[in-house]
Amino acid sequence: MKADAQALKGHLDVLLLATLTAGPRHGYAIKEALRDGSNGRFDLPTGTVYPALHRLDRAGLITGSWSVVDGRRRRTYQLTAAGRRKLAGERAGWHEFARAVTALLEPDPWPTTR
Amino acid sequence: MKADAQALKGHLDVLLLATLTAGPRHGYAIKEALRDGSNGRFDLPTGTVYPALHRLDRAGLITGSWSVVDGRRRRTYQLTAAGRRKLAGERAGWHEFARAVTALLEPDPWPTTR
DNA sequence: CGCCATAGCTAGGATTACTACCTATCCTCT
DNA sequence: AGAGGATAGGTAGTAATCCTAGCTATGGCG
Repeated sequence: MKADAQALKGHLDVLLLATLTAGPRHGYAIKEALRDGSNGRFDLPTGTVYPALHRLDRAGLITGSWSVVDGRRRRTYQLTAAGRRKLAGERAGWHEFARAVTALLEPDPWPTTR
Repeated sequence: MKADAQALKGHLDVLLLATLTAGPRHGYAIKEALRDGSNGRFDLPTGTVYPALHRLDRAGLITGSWSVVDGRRRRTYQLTAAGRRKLAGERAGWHEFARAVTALLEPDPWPTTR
């Protein structure tokens, strides 16, 4: 049944953008930063990360540039101005969302059944 | 573009289960409880709520029983034992998830770019 | 009477994250 | 020397989820 496969549930984009706040990174490094920064919780397959980065690129939130390091080709991404704005908004949105969900999950925010 | 349409991002099931902790409710009342309990943030279309309830029913997490009140047919749902267990687990899962995401969104959890 | 709230439902589309697979280089261990 | 792992990039196809848009029907209010 694979119930909890979808671990990120729509919040991947914010996290990817957030990894780039400290400076440009290439795709694989982004994947590692996410894994290490979450104590292994968000250890995403490349089949999740790369398409997501392409999506953000197409959306104009990040820009990628190719280079070759140690014989391996790399695509280094950095935030655009739009990406930075988006991140700020999503960050705020996340806090509101999290607050709302947490409140609803408390033992008894629910009025008695009518 | 309809960017932020998917408001719930995979956490609908927990919330639906949570609305039933206070006792059985019929579908429409569940929808209302979610809307009112979130200050209108989670005002979901019925096309989201009903299929989700059917899903939870098929999964054995809730059970529904028909009745007629004031000439209107109602389907009243209540948590099963499995549903209660699931809710407890998801509740814990949410807190871990939220903590991880929040931590990653802080200004600088990211080590300097290599 | 018309309209809204209540109460239930479905079909189809868009998006998302996943599995599973592929190429290629460099490094380490046997 | 060869095998395998880590690094680095990618795609195709699938499952799941939430949405839009539409439908039926009753009761009550202006």
